[in-house]
Amino acid sequence: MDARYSIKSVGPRNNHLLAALPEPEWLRWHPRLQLVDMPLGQVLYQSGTTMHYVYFPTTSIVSMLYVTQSGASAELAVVGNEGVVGISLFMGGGSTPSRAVVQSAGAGYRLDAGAMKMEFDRAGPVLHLLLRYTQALITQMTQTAVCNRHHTLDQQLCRWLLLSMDRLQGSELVMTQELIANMLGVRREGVTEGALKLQKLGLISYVRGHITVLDRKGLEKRSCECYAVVKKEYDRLLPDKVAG
Amino acid sequence: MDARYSIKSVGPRNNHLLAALPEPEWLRWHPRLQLVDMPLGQVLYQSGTTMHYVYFPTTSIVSMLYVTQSGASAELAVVGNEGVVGISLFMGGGSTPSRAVVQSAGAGYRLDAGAMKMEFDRAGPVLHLLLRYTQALITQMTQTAVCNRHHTLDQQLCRWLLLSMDRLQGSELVMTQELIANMLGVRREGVTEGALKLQKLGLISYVRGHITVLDRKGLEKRSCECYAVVKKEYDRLLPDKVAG
DNA sequence: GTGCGTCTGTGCGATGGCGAACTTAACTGA
DNA sequence: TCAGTTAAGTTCGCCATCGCACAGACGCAC
Repeated sequence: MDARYSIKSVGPRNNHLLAALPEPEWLRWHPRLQLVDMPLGQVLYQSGTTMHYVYFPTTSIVSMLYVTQSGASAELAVVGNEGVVGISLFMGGGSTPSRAVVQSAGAGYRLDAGAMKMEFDRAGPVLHLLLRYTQALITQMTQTAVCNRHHTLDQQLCRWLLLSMDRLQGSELVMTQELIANMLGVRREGVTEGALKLQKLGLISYVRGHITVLDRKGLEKRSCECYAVVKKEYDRLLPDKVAG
Repeated sequence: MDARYSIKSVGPRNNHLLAALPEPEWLRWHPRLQLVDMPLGQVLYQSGTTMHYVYFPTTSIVSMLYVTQSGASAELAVVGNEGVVGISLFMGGGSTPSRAVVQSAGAGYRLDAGAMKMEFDRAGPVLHLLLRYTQALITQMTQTAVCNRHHTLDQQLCRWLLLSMDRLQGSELVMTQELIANMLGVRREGVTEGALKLQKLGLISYVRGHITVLDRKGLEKRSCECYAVVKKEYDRLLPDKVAG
């Protein structure tokens, strides 16, 4: 199977949250969901600005990034077809001090802020689904904090690759070492070294911005516990058939 | 004024969330709130276990901690009289991979899980208040991740002191360097060095587990931006008169 | 007031990651 | 096909923090 997907080849229900909507909600939402192309580097929202949409990625991956005053960056969480970008819209803040950037080009669906709020405020299954998702996201964020504190660059690289692979189809990721370094908040050279080790171990192959994971199990073994903790929490809070 | 408070000397509405409850909610909640003593080191909930209460600290401070497989620890967030411990109860998970430990002895009020869920599911002002609080908490957690990645131990120590002071009455904190090191996930010696610098600068005085902040502004200046970002977000999302 | 446990301060060598400068390799387009 | 650009790999000195070992210093208990 071809690992690339055209923008038309997947529907909204390739996003797990949208797929988990009960029938009545789905029928209401469907006409309001807009298919959007999400090119690499697109900024879905900026730190501190009011959001006008929430985004449900299908074939894209989005990074929540914080950029320090000195220009350094750090990824807080990564969102793919398992989730939604823009939780502060329904959490009540309307903005956050971080930004959301498309990290892997692809497609997604968006819903305008008004509709999102209205649906959330119905206080039915949508609310509970989104809050469970938010709790999973919180776990990813806190585990990022732990990882930043205690684990080596090598371990973090494995964690990052695994989290990203989980959010994509196929086993290839289009991503330069420079970009990965930005996400992890480390030097590009550090990523080069880490990636080389992984290549020599036969776990990945890396050619000019194209990473292919060759040995997933091996990556999991080299990764710190953070990946497993996050994965377990997503699986617990958002089982495949959320809406039963 | 004496900086110490007896367990009786403050009421539930010393907790900002409880204070922000509209009258009808307050009248319903009041009889169900239990005053509890929260001694240093008490574990309010363990990683992965089901919670039976949410806690509203009044004179105590609680740390959300993650402990790695190797025994290292990292603070994810600190909760005092501005917030509530146990958000996963209403977020839907019922547990988290972290633990909550009393970091500064004092008092608080607790509400049992059933009541909490019922009140939350009324989907009125309580829900929106708690979700706004949760978003502020998320900012604290993500800023912890950023801080762990990019800022020096000295800066982190300042941030930590400021966050803790904001959640207590008075300017004294009862806390050994060993404990602070556990919170920050660093060596005790590192905290010793940092604390010495701050003492020599006249910003704090540190005597065997008793820290007194002498120059708050000075601490803020030495701290990284993380403190200000978090503070601003709490103030934005939870203004003094939340319930109008 | 003496003794012991706790808390704080100090001094190593080891190390993971940083910053900067540079080389090599691969793709791209005129 | 060659020049230009982008991605990846290499090297080196530096420094914050680590891990460990140990030395005072304070204070409570008996």
